[in-house]
Amino acid sequence: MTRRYDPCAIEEKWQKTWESERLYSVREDPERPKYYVLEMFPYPSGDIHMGHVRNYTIGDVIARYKTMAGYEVLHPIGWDAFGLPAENAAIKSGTHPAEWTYANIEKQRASLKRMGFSYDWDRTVVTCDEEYYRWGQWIFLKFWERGLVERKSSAVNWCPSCRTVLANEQVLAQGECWRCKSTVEKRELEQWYFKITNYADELLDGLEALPGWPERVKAMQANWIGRSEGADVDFVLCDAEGRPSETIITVFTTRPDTLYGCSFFLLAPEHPLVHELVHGTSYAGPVAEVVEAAAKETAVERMAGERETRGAFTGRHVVNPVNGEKVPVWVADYVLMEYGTGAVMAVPCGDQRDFEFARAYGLPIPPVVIAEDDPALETLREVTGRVVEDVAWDHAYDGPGIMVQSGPFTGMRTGKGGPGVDAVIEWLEARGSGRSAINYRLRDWLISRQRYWGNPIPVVHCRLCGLVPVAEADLPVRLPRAVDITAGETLADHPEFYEVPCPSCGGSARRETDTMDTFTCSSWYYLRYCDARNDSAIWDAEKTRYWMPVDQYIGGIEHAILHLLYSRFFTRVFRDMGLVESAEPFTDLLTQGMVRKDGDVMSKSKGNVVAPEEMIARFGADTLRAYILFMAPPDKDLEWSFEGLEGMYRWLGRVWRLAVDIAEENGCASSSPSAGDAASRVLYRETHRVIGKVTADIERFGLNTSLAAMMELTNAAYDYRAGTPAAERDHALMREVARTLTLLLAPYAPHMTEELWSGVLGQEGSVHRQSWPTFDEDAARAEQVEIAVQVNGKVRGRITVPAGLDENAVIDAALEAVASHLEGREVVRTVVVAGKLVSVVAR
RNA sequence: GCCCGGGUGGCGGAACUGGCAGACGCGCCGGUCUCAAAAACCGGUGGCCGAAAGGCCGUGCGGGUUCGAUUCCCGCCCCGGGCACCA
Repeated sequence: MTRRYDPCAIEEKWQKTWESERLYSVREDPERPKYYVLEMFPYPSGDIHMGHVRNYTIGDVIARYKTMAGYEVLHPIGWDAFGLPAENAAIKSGTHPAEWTYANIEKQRASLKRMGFSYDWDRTVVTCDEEYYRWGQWIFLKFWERGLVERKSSAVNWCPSCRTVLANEQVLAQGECWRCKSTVEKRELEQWYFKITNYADELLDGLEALPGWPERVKAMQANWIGRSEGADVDFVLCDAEGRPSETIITVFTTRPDTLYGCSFFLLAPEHPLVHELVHGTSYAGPVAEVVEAAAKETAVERMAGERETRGAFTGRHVVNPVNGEKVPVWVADYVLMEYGTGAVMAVPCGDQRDFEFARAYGLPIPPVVIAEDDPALETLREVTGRVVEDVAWDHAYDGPGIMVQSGPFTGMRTGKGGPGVDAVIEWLEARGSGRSAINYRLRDWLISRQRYWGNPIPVVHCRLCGLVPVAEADLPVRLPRAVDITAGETLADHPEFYEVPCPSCGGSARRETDTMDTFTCSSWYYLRYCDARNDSAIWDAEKTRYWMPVDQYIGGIEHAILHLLYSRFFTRVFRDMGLVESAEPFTDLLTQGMVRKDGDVMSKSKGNVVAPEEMIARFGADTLRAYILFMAPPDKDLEWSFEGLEGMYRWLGRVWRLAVDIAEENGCASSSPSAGDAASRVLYRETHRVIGKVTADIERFGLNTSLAAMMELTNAAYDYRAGTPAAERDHALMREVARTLTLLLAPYAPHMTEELWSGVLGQEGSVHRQSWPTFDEDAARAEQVEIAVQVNGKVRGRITVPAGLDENAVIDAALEAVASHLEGREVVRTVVVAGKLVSVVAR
């Protein structure tokens, strides 16, 4: 037993012991409550970095704590192993993506073990393993059966650098590819989709059932789904002579109550009717200019803020269903084909964009909703027909107000979601020219990728039978190894892969050569952990019933709308299939902050990376673990500090020496007159106060403050030892302090505490199999309390009184303590906060 | 423009539902031990005034509620993030 804390001498020894004893293997135990703690699994691009260390340490502390607190804890790990980085790395180094991927997995596995994480390694999943991805294909087939798979042609995001399409969620705000940051292009392509929009409502409403998720993540998801409620309104198109035709153009609007203010009508430049409307007319030229200019514009330019809107008249009109008025149809480049119907009713008095367009092209701006304090209201209040064609305003008004010039609705109170909205919808519905409707910003999830290193889509294209899914019995469609991606090959270059007989008619057919988005692999891995080695089913529903949902999920905020939304979608589909019970996969979510250095996120390109392995080599995994938890609350960014790491090493050394000293002194015969003296009572109380504080702090993720509390206990023990001669110390108490501190610290510094437990303190079994210390509230209660005394809001004195002293006695003592401040004044009032302070109001 | 965070000593950060602002750590200063250093241990450390006792100021800014506000309310400023011609 050395007096010096030497992590190198103990950490790897215990890691081997834990592994050979399978200390962290778990099984369903219906007798005990379960707890499922999960950290987002890593992508195997190189070795683990500080972000992983932080993520996994947080999870490991929770897992170990919950185990000690009596739960059966599922704490698994795996790898998100398909994807582009492997291909890019393979091209660069001339290897195969599989080789690169598996080599990195081994490297990371060793590093995770070196950190001492308590994973159940028997449940590991690797998404590029055939035994895993075959179930991903199975999911595809099940989604197909449920009508959740669609192949359609549409304008999609194309990354020229990654040479593949991307989902909307994978395009950043600036129109950049989420992986390589190249500018994304729009292309019209036929692709595979998962119909996540079928679940748009559920996914939005379900957020309310997630109180354990950060507001910010829920807000981002709600924003992304973007539900808006309103109405679809049918406008009848007039022919070139101005007579109503058979063609109806429907628009979506959130403000049907402003229909009377519609003075023109807009089509997106990409709208399929545009060409037909102007073909062969004098309007064709100017309209074509607008259409072509819009087509040339990139997403970046489109989003670049201040731009001039362009538009052109088509020469045609539509009929406004509420008043039969004919309004001109224009093409305008601020109308998006992707949202709503690609056609918009323009109400310039109520919409700023329409307002600006009207001013630019000299179109009328009749007012239909007026604020109650607007003087114009007086003259228009009773007018049902239109007498004012233009407003004197300098901007549109979209606030609440009174409807004017609005036929039978004139005089009605209205606004967004106001009574006027419902009244107009009702009116439209009664006449069959409109109906209430909901629109979403969320698009279906584009899942096909024109890349090799992914899960093959299990479908065959047959000229006769069309799209034919591969039979379940024929799964998996194996990803062939012999594809030379360094030569730019994909599956489409390998006839031996794609030339297959049609599963339906047996004729010659072509296998789909696209692979699935990696996010399809990560959308269900947490379910597979529940039954990772099952080779006859995706999982046994009994097992997911026991473990699911994940009680605590921990990972980066960058997945707020990608992985976290997709997983919620998958889980809801599985629920509908009867494969799981809960509709939500993750009960509580913690989004951990980033690890920074010199103000920037650690990254290779910034050159400010601190490698975990180097820190482990110098200070040990326990120091690194405790340090990274101590420096900031888990959800906040953390600024790396080498001095801070050294400080943590010093404290662990202090705890170590304390335990060693106590163990050595234990043999000394205690003269024991001290038992029960003031100093021991203080230390005993402090021990219990800290047990309570650490427990409460872990429960609310205050991992930094829980360590601070343990430091306070350490300091108290040193104070006691400094103030009490060895012969007079209460050795039983000292031993209790050492034992308690070891148990409390076990989740944070698992190796050191294991060594202290059995090696130094001579206890039986693994410290990680012990029960969490019980907090005795009575034991923590102080005998004497210090009370602050305020006079008119300022602290003017302090008194120390026995806890629980009668209130009047406390006031007397308090008044005496601040007597000098009360001279010549009259005490008007006293407020007592039990055990904390007395506030005296004097005049 | 809309929606989320955040602003506290030299630094990282504490302060539970309105109750002693600055726990804990880093850094810095001083001391003990030592030939010396390191390590370790002990003490100090928000600012200003003061020899001290003590006083005044202090949680981005300005108001308000309250015996009492880092915490609640109103109005701003700054920083970070998300969304954005979404009809």
